[in-house]
Amino acid sequence: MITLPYLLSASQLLGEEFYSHAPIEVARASLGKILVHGETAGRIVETEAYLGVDDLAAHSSRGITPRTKVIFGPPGHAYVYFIYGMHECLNFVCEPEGRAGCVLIRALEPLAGLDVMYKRRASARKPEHLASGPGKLTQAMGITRRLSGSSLITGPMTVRRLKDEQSIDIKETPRIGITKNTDWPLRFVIAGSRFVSK
DNA sequence: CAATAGATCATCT
DNA sequence: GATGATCTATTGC
Repeated sequence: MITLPYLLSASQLLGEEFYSHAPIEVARASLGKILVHGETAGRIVETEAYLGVDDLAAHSSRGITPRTKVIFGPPGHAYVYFIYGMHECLNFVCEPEGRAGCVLIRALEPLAGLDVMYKRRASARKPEHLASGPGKLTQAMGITRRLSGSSLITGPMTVRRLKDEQSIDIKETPRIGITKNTDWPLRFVIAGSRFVSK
C-alpha cells in the first residue's frame, strides 16, 4: 500500500496556472492528478465540466449568490455544495477571476489513507466502493462545505501531479444526474478505470 | 440483475 | 414551497 509521504515525494503541487483555463480543458487535465486532504489521497478518474453562465445545468448560470460567488472568483479554489439534504460535492474553480466555470470531481482511485476511508464509509466492501461518485468521494476524504472557498494551492486540500505521470486514454460522455443540457458531452473518464461511478 | 422509493435540507423563487 | 451536479436499501423479475 502506498503511503502519503511517498506520494508527496513522488509528486508536485499544481499552481494557479493549471486552473486558469476553460472548464473543459481543466476537466480533462485533472484526470490522473492526485487529490490530497488530511491523511487521504486519490487519483482522479472522473470529472465533469460546468460552463459558467451559458450552461443552464451549472449553478453559476443563475448568477452570483452567496453560494455561487466562489465560482466567479479566482481559479484554484474549491467550490463545495450540499445537495439532496445529504451529500457534499467538490468542484475546482477554473477560468480567470471574474469569469465563472468549474469542474465537478466525480470519482477517484483511493491511493492513501484507505483505512480512514473505510471508517467513514461503512457500506464499502472494496476499494472501488470508496469514492466512485461525487458524494462518496467527499465522504471518504472528509470534504465538506467548510472547504468551499479554500485554496487548492495553499491547502488544506491540494492537487498534485505525479512526476512520472502515465499517459491516459480519455473517454467523454454526457453528464450524469442533470435535467438541462443532458446531451452535452462534458463528462470525462479515464477509459477502463474500475473506480468510475456506476 | 434492473427499477424504484426514501432519506433530508440548503438554496433560491 | 419546490427543487436538486446523490446514495442506499429494497423490491420485483
